[in-house]
Amino acid sequence: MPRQRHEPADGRPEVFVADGTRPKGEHIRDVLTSLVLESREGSLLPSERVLAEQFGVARMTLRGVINELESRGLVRRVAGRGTFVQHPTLTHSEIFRSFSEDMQNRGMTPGSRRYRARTRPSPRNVAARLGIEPGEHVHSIERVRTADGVPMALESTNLSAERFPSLLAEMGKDDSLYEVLARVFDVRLESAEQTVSIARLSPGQASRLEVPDYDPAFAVERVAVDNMGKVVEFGRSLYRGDRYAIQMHVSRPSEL
Amino acid sequence: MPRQRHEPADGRPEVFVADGTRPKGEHIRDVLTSLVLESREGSLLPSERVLAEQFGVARMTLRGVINELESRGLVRRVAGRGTFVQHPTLTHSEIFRSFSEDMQNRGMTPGSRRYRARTRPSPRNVAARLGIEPGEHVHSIERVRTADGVPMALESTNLSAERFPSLLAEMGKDDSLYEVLARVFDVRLESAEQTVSIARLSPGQASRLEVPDYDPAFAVERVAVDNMGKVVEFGRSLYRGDRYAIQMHVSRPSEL
DNA sequence: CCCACAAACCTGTCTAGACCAGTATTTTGA
DNA sequence: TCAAAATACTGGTCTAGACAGGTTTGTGGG
Repeated sequence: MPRQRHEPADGRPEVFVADGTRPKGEHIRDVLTSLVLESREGSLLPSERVLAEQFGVARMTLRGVINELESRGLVRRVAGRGTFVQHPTLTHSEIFRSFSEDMQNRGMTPGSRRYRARTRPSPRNVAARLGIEPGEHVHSIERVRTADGVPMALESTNLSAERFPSLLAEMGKDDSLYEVLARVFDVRLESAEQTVSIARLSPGQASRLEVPDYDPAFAVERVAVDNMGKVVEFGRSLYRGDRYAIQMHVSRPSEL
Repeated sequence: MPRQRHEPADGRPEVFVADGTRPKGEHIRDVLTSLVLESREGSLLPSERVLAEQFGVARMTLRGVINELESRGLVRRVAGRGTFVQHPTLTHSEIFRSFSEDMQNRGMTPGSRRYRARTRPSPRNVAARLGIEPGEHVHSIERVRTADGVPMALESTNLSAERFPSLLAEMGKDDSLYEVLARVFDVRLESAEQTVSIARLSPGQASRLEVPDYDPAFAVERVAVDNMGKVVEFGRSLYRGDRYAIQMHVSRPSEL
């Protein structure tokens, strides 16, 4: 007897309708991401063959999507058994404290000077990170972050202008970007991938931070993602190397 | 009619001979990884179609391998142009994975140079971090960590000699410290507190890392704790600023 | 009752094509 | 001469199958 633990797959209702103008994989990725996020931890996904048939694509196409979900840690595959929903281990994450919190922890008063905010066609590298077309407009916000009035960091961040048309109008000088995103656009960031490297400050950067030219600084690149797995923000920041340290708590995820 | 699966069916030279018992993809991955690591930064790989023919596999099979290389940051694809070798700035993405595993994951060969291990009375600051009495003996291990023979980091670490008496005898030159702790002493690290700052390398440090004097580097201080809440290790490491980056995944990023 | 085995599932790997959209070069035409 | 168009690449996506090998689960036989 067959195992039959999923839908009988009768006269196919075709619940999943492809857009037709986008790659099928992208559409499937969105639908499957939602499905996975709404499922209970450890629950079993329909088999690849069943999903492929429901979406009306070849199995290899569907596997490409599942590969992506797997690499994002949303599902776990077991050969011979199936594909299981896995809720990302939040304890695995390291906390990179925000600038404000960090400064307050040091007993300093955090502040911000709005250096420049504008909407412009996205450079190629920004577009690539945001997953939009090069030349599509983005909001660019550049700020100088201060502690007790002393400049500590240069921050620049980019968001799709198409997705957040009124962002700059909604944002006051000292408003929290993430707060505006949540209140106005109902976008809640779920995670971010940050890469920290060491850069030397160009004369222009150094003068804004009031340090000697070519001093080393922490260069932080951040790609922030919402709960649908969509990239919301791409930012680059420079933190003074002489005054800043990164503290992180690292915990080991419980194994399997 | 059924399709013959594996045979080339002609007199092709077959320069790349697969093992026959392993998946082809694995073999190709190894060969391509070596090829990429030996190539200059920015050099162009043969096209997917050419590589597939050389390896005697379908293009989709080869693409699977390139996907993997791309996700490991070894190559960069540009539609319409080709696939380029990329020497990644190494990322210490998983602290508990240790240097050895981290490098192996990137297809590089980890090693150690100028290994120095000794047992000595603990200096005051080390004792304070480890939570033991000053003067109580500690094992001190200092290593120059290499990836494919290139020095990447200076590592020094301290552990209680009382708690881990046979540690130095158990550790080979290239062994992972954490692996030995787990295997021999059944100690599993659960979390760590790390502080990362920027330091300039003294001439002695710089020469061991083979970089110019006073180059900036990541200075990482780490206090690692086991699942009983006991401090296990206090270490200080210096990572080359030009070749190393710290990558972290942050959940629910806070405001900037 | 229990164990061996085979059927029926599952994912893993692979094939040999197809068409598309970018990019660079070469050819053509004003 | 010089710009536009054709061409010859590149990777991006997708198909409709195939076989391999792991994991249940039902079925018989001892």
